[in-house]
Amino acid sequence: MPELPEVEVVRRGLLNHLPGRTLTNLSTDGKKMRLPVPVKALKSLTGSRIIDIRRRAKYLLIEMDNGAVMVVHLGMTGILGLFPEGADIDPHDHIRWILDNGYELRFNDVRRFGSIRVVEPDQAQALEQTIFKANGPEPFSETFDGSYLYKKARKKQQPVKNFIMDGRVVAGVGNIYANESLFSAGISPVRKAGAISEKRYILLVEKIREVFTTAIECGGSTISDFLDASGTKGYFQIHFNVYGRRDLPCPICRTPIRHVKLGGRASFFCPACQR
DNA sequence: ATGGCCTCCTGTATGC
DNA sequence: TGCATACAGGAGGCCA
Repeated sequence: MPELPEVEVVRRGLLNHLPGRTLTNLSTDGKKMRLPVPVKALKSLTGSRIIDIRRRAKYLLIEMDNGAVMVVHLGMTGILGLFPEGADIDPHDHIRWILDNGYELRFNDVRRFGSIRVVEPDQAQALEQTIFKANGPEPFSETFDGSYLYKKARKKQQPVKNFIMDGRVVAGVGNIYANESLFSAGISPVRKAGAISEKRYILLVEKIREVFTTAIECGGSTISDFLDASGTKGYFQIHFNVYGRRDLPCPICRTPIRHVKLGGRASFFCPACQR
């Protein structure tokens, strides 16, 4: 489900409620997720207080007052949501943190492609060298610019869409926003990454940032099940120009939107506007 | 080294 | 209605 904008929307929602809260109890359902759920380490955090929530790529970093960090990935269908303590439990609520204010934080994930890790205090300063060692720059950082992308793309034969969805190249660009930003930049997703000019990569960087910014303002995109921390749907999907619009007219030139598979992922583009 | 394919899992939509 | 198949916001492992 979530790409960078959705994860950022969840982060901002949680920021309104979690910092200052103490974890008073923990409950897990024993289901295996993408990584084994570190129940013991999670339990050891009860009694600790949440001080901040950050984001790196599509990961949420929940920072505790003892220096530990919970690193959460929502996978395809993960939801971090706040509920009144004792609210009805969904079969896919895998982890519940009871808070000191009558609420609980729940990690719900139908497909269980999500994950959670606990980084102990002595390792918390080294995340960039450990968990995020292979991750590319944040799309809003200064190191991510047209010249960076252009240099990184030299000799690359793969389609540019696969290239920008590679987390080692840039963090946070998933299938929806790869499609949408390539449309906005007028670049065909099937073009080889190594065959695109620096000038066009400069434009693409602008468009990725623009699309992300608007999507965050819209509360993310809800295709079927994305909800923010308070259970609210996003509405960026009404602004989709190409994603999921196979055979529908291009919003610019009315040419039917083409649909192809790239790297096993649904890809949509206007054959007239995108070259 | 590069790039493409498969897998993890469940729910839903589509087709025969 | 029933069943089989395809597909879905991710990402890491494997293989040629």
